[in-house]
Amino acid sequence: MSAAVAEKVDDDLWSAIGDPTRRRMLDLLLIEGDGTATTLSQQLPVTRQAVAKHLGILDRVGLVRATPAGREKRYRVDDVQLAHAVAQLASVGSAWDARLQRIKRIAEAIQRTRQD
Amino acid sequence: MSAAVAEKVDDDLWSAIGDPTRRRMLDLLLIEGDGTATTLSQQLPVTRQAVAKHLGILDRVGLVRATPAGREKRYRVDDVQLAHAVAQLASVGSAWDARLQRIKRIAEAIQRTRQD
DNA sequence: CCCTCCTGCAACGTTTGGTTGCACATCAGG
DNA sequence: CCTGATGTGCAACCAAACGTTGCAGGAGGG
Repeated sequence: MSAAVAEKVDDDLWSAIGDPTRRRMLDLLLIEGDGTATTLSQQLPVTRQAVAKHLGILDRVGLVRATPAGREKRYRVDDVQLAHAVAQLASVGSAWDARLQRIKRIAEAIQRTRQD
Repeated sequence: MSAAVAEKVDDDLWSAIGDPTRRRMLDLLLIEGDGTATTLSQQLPVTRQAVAKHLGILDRVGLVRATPAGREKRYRVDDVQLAHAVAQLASVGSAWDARLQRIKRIAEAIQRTRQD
């Protein structure tokens, strides 16, 4: 709804998924079900510490959840929160899409007017 | 297609639309049709110079196009490139969405197995 | 007990978004 | 033509974020 843009996007969620490394991490976690800082860093072009920081950020915005298991700490994606993020992506995308469509319609209308 | 993730996302495009200020700028340009660094900065919480840098970035990835007009420089959104960006947003979103669906199905399957 | 593996913290470097300050170009009025 | 207002561009500087290295500490396996 909202005649305006509905750009009520959680900026924290956006910046969380805005980073390429974090997107890749979410991808890996979704593929493998879970993972630790160490296992993820082995499949990424960055160090374990960098991954650990990213996991901290993702955890703070609730996109992943930690589960201590012995000497390691397994992370899993929070389905609900990721679905929320996906919805926001779609929201911005469709808002822009709507504006593009509207511009196209106006352009076509002008074309028709010219041809009269 | 691609059993893998289809995560063939232009990282430049992503980081361009990843910044909140740049997203807001694209929104304003879409709403008003065009704008300059000065007019945009008046509607944003940052200075003209910051906006100018962002316009430079958006121009380099092709999301906007500059048109010198006298002493000012008007910027307009490139429809095709923005549509491309929207497509990539949708791409990542639907990839994650698909994985979430798949996980949900597996979870339900396990539930059923348990009940046997 | 010792060795290995995984985690956590701290210091440091580099890139990026933002600011201020100043010099240059263009349009309007006298 | 000259002056002033407005718009742009460049450079130096700050702060936050991403990434690194180095080291100390906790949990398992021989």
